[in-house]
Amino acid sequence: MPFGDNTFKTAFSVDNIIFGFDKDHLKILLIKRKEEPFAGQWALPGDIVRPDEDLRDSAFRVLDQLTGVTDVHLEQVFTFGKVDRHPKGRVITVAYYSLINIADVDIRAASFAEKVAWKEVRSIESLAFDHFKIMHTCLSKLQRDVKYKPIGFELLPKYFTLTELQKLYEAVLEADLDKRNFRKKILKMNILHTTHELQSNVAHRPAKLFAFDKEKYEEAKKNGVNFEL
Amino acid sequence: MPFGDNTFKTAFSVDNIIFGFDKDHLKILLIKRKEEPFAGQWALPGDIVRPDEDLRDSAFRVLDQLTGVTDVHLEQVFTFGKVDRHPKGRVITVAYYSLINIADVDIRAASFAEKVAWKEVRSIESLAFDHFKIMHTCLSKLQRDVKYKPIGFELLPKYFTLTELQKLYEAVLEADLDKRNFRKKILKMNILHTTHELQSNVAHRPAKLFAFDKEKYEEAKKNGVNFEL
DNA sequence: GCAAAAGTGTTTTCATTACACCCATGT
DNA sequence: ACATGGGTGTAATGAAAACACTTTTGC
Repeated sequence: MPFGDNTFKTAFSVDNIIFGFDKDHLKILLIKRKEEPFAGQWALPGDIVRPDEDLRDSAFRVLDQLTGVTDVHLEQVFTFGKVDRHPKGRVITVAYYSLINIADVDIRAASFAEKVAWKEVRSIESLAFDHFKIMHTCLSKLQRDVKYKPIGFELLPKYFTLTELQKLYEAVLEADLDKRNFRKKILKMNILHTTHELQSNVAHRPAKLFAFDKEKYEEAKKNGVNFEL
Repeated sequence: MPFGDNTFKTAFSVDNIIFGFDKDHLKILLIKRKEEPFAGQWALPGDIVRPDEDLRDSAFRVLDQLTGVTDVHLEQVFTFGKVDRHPKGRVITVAYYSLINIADVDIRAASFAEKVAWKEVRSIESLAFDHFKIMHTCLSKLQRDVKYKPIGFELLPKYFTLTELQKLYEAVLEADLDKRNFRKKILKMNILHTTHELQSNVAHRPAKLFAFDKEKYEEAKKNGVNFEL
């Protein structure tokens, strides 16, 4: 394929929607831009893809620079390529989402931005560029993915109670779930490992602590897993 | 965002998986390349995205040049961005699939290629570049999408029998379906319009002809449609 | 002892599956 | 009359949904 004159006039970036979960709320990591365009506004973390770097690695790099996290689930969602989506030139961007446990990370602004912060997804009303639309596309994909993949693995601490897991699903799906039916289904999947530890220092009956069991999950996957709740 | 020196060293393309259905077989449109690299090999039709052209429009342009078809469903699938996927330089590509009725189009090689042809998906064993992998990614997406969207609309002629529709689903899903259950489910969705026409000149009891009813479908969609079969 | 969340089964409803014979046409 | 695909209903099974009370702890 002979490349014509125009071949290299388009720039190429990645943008990350980094999901976290905190008690009752689904959050994402945003940066406050320090340069024009959109200086001072909140935006998704992203960067130009380097010519010698695999696309997916660019997304990992952005994530790493911002959170120090490297070993997480990263999911490609959609590529946004309207001519006018970036006011300074033609930039096509690939959106990825990742899932991390907020407690595990120590966020840092790096060179990106004035500030970095976790924001509740439901409270976000606008973002720089077309990032609000990108966020929604990623949220929809997360809501679909959650039905086929065990997202709790990534968003919760190692040990958790069934109620915490239920709250996570409720936050992601924006729906109330029945406690008994939820427990029945999640336990029948046979992907949790029951520690025999209990919560302590809680002003109510202490809950059992569970952990995901990756081996059991891989086993279950062979027979087809379904997380519809 | 100040663009650095390397910003524009990456080229950007689209590749189309154009699905068609012919009696019993799911097919895709392939071109035979006339230039290096991979001259003489079969490949997916694609092209470089022009700097002044929306991403989606590039995919439509490729489709139009090859088939003359403009008004079809086009679905973005995945973006492939390995550094070494193209031997002549860095090219990131976005894969789209589209669904067309083979009988409607008159394929033409355009400037693309030496030849263009419909090939049975199941018979394809290799393609140029990473196109074989791209094809599989698109096929998987089609198999998922088919459960939520009425793909028959696009792949079949305007009037069709229920058996033809069933064969289409069987070809896409690579599965045998029960005739009675299939009919029960598809009719209960209430998205078909029963013409009272019958087949003619067939050496068996003539089948009723149906057509998709877009209005009924839009109506049904509000209450949630499910095409799982 | 009271507030707060944990934990636990049964019944009803609905969707999915499995399954076999008669019908209308062309040759 | 025979070959070919068209067309039809019912029973059994399994999954999903609805629903309320007792238990354990901290204060």
